[in-house]
Amino acid sequence: MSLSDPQAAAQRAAELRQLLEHHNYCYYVLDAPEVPDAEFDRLFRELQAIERDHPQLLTADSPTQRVGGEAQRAFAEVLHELPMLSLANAFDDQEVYDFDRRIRERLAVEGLIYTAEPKMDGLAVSLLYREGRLVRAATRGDGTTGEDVTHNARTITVLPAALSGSGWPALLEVRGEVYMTHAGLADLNRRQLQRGERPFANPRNAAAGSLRQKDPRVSAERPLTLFCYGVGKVEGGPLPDSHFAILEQLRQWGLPVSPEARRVEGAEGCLAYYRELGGRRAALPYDIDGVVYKLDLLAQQEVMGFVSRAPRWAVAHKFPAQEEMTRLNDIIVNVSRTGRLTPVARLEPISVGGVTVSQASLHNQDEIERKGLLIGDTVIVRRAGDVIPEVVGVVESLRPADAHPFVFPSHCPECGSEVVRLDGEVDYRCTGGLFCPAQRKEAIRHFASRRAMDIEGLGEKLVDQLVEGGHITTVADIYRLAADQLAALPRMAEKSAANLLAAIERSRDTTLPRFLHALGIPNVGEATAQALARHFGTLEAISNASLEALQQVPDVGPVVAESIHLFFAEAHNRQVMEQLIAAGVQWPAIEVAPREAQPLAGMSVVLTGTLSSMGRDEAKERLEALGAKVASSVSKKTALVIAGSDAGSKLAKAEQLGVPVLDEATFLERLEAGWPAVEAAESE
DNA sequence: GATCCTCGAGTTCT
DNA sequence: CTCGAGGATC
Repeated sequence: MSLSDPQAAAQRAAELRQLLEHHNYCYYVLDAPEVPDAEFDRLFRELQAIERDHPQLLTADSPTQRVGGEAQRAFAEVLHELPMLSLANAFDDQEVYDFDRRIRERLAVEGLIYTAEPKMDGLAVSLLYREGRLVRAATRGDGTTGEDVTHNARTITVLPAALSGSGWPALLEVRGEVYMTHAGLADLNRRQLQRGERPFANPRNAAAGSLRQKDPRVSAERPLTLFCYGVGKVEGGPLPDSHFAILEQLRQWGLPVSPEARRVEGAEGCLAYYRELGGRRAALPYDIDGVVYKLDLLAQQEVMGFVSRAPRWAVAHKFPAQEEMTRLNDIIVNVSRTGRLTPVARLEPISVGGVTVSQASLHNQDEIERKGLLIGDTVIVRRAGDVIPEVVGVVESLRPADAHPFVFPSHCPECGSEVVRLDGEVDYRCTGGLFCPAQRKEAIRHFASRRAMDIEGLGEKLVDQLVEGGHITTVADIYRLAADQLAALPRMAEKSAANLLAAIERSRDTTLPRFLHALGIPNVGEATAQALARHFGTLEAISNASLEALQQVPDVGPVVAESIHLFFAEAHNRQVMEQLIAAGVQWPAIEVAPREAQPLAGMSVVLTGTLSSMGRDEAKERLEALGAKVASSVSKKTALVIAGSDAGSKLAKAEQLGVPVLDEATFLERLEAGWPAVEAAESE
């Protein structure tokens, strides 16, 4: 976006420079960026475009002419003999083709080989080894001058104090990226919160903040790690003649190098790598913001040379932004099955990581206050590793004059009942109970859901229609629905009505745990329902159990026992249950499988990733049939992890804790074989 | 009383 | 997946 009117262009350029300076300062010096990287890039490119169209506006001190960043004063300055440059960016395929074409034209060589590697979202450092010993570590700073962080860097466990092997040059400057894994950040943030300190918004901030600690003991507690990606100054010793071979060499000297680095051919090879790694991005245990392509042969790199701020032989191909800015148009309140009121941000629709986001949960009142959100603010929205959008924070400098705070309603927006916030609880609750249409609808949906009674076709839309049309008020009414009632509904032809009735019919045959779960007793989910069924055997026994008797069940303490007791004491609930049973809802009597048939008895197993041969539920059932307890998170008590494809943080955690991991093929083999006892006892 | 582990509940969009 | 909180364990 450039301007044709020179005066307007000059004004905009000045504006942009000031903004970029400001953001650079926030990012590098305060270590607290105000805007997402994508926004910074956009401003940067806008300025570049203006300067390109109006060369007279180009000044030597323009942010486009510098690498960006000022060294913080707390540490001794280090002058980089060879500047640590930044990389040109590419945001789409075309720019990668252009990059490759420029090199082919200049070198007059076809089929160029590149090294492709992930671009870590961390902090660039320079590591100086003299006679194979680490003598200095420095941050990149502005590229020319950085900070001496030797003491802190020495606390990074994967960074060798002395190189192993032999043949290293007398002086070797290694360059790398210090970063933090997701697990490491989560761990650190947990400790931050425990100490009443602010958690870090992302791994890069955490890594940067940790490396710049004044006290190395603090750095030492931070889970910093490192990948080396190249060399700087080298004296007294030859190095291989290609980038990829240098990485191999660094690895042999004991330096950590990304296992993802590959040689690829041409722009097509680069793009294939980009897509492949992009597909696995969410499953990687650390954040990457793109992929870097470097011309592999050093001789060719030398011919290409540099432009003012970046080498011409390398480019960073960025992934679509995972963070964007948008306007917080409003905050509405959602009423859940349990009566909890959840504030939801209504956002000006914005594409984040390729998906349009228009709302995001704000969880609770405290969260809104902690983030300091006002309606009308510009906020930063993120889709972190997973899928769920999240409001990360506010850009206070863009707050409009009419921005106003959100006031939690005193009455339920659905039913008008009073809203209360119990002592010590984070949440506000609607006191309307099943009188509240929102809670009633959610209760019915929960009853019909896949993991409960599994009535296929009875989803959100239909439940709304049925409740609003007065066809059902309690879950028991589901079994009284007739074909002619359904036929009266809009968008409900004969065929779908028949399908729904058949699904309802099928759901009559169920199991006691499913039925208990479906009732929606507060604090009783799938696992507790199963434990109750196993312990008591019959609905009768559970509904008449005393508080003391209930607490005999594993995982049931005073709070859950109270919930259950209260539920069954309610006449209305008993009536609905009787009606359900009268309508033909039934389940087989519980029988306990003989222990000897259960090779996995007492073992806690965790499933992660996607299994190709069966659904998660089936895998769970088969494991449970062998006596295993299928848990959802990995801890040191976990006996076994079964990892499908695209396994994420749970696999990383398992490896970290040394929990044995099975891949899908091995898992299937053992299932086939009835899980021979030898394997169950194996510990590696 | 503190700490670890697990469960429940809510989470967006296609 | 992530949070908060209940339960178990030391």
